[in-house]
Amino acid sequence: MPADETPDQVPASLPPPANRAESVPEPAVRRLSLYLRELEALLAAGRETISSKQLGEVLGLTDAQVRKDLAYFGQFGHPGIGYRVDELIARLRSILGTDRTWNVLVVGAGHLGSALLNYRGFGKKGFQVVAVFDNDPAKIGSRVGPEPGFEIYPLERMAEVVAQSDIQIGVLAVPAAVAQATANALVAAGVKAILNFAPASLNVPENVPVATVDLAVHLEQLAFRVSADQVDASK
Amino acid sequence: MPADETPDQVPASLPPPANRAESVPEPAVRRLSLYLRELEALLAAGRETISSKQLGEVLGLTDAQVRKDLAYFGQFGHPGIGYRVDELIARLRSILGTDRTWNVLVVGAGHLGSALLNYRGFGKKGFQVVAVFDNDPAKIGSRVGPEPGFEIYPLERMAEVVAQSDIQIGVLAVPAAVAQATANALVAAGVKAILNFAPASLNVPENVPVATVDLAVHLEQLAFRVSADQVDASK
DNA sequence: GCTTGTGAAACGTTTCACAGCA
DNA sequence: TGCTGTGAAACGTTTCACAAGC
Repeated sequence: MPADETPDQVPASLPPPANRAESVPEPAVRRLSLYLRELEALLAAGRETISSKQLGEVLGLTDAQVRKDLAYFGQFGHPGIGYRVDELIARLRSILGTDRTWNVLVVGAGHLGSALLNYRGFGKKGFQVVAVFDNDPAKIGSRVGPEPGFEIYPLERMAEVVAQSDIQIGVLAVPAAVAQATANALVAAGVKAILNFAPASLNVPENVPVATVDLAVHLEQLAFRVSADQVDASK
Repeated sequence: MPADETPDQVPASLPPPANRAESVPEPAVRRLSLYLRELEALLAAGRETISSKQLGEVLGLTDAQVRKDLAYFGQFGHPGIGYRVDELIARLRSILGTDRTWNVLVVGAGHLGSALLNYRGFGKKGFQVVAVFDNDPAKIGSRVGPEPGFEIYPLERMAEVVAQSDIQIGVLAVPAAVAQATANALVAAGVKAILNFAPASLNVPENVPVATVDLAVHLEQLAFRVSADQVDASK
């Protein structure tokens, strides 16, 4: 950013700097969420400012990386001071899009689906589960989750409920064998993004982002690293 | 890897090619798990061979990337044919270290911990939950998980059980507020790696690998991408 | 003093393109 | 022909190092 007559103070409204995803490295976007999580913990602890060095330290990153990541989206820091915790939280939420509430549905009212419903903590992050679906006739109509619970709907009602409740994100908590078919149903129903807990890769239109969380994959990565360590230790 | 008088059939013992983690890109190791998952699905479907192009396609990768990733660990392919599915599965399991069983403990017998215990599917992947811990006195001694269930132990017994049952991996399913303290207890008990479901970064010795799965982080990434898409669409 | 923001250099990863082989 | 394995080129990300500001 050369001679661009940079304004001295932070402008009142958000995006004079590019808020565009364009040309921002994907790893940087992933770290934004980690910064936000850490900053929220700092805010709760009463911390008012933090430097890129300190923020990087708790996350195992360099100070330069923290600054670069944030600089992709604007100038949020104060030289000599660091970053104001509350200000940076607001900026990150705005960038990530979690300064508003996202309505979420869960498909699959099994063990994992129920656990997700019982997890408080999404709410604070801007995500609200508003409906639950399952294809098991024995479950339809019964209730799951914290009192008063959610009524379990059949998959057939998905499109209707998505439109009515303005649902943007679908959480897939179904067996791998039906994951693709269920993903198709989510897309057809108008869901804009999918968080997939089934151990399967999904084929969806490219404008529908998918995040797959496969517990076995994570365990395998740990196994690999422990095995490698043991080889290293024996040298 | 030039004139290395490559044997035609799989050698009886494992590592003529380097099994070392050294100099293998981390992203490549992550993809190994995805290849394995896909290959296991292919095997179940009766598929006998697959080319790097076909394997890449289902995962959204190029053929060259698939070949390069695998070539870091040896020459597993057959020119003109592709890769034999059963053979490559065996190789990947050996590389990842999941050709043996890993004993796993779960800390936190809440909603998520219980859901994990009820999840069949780890077993096939080489991971076996063998013990459950919680610090809630009301839960100690009761049983959770599929019949006959696991007796819930107090955290104090962790070191003893880890040694006795040869546990290598600990799964952290506790609230963020006690995640660090619980991680410390896991490390002190001799656990070699941690799968962390608490939304918090953990500070552990660097020889203890940690994989953190934070659902809110994944949802935020989806929110970001959906927001970016909407900006794109309006141009 | 300390800290940010940022070009440029260093490093790492992916893709290309082709020799070699079935 | 079809496919792997692999150097080399292209591309992307991180780190360095420093001018500018508090």
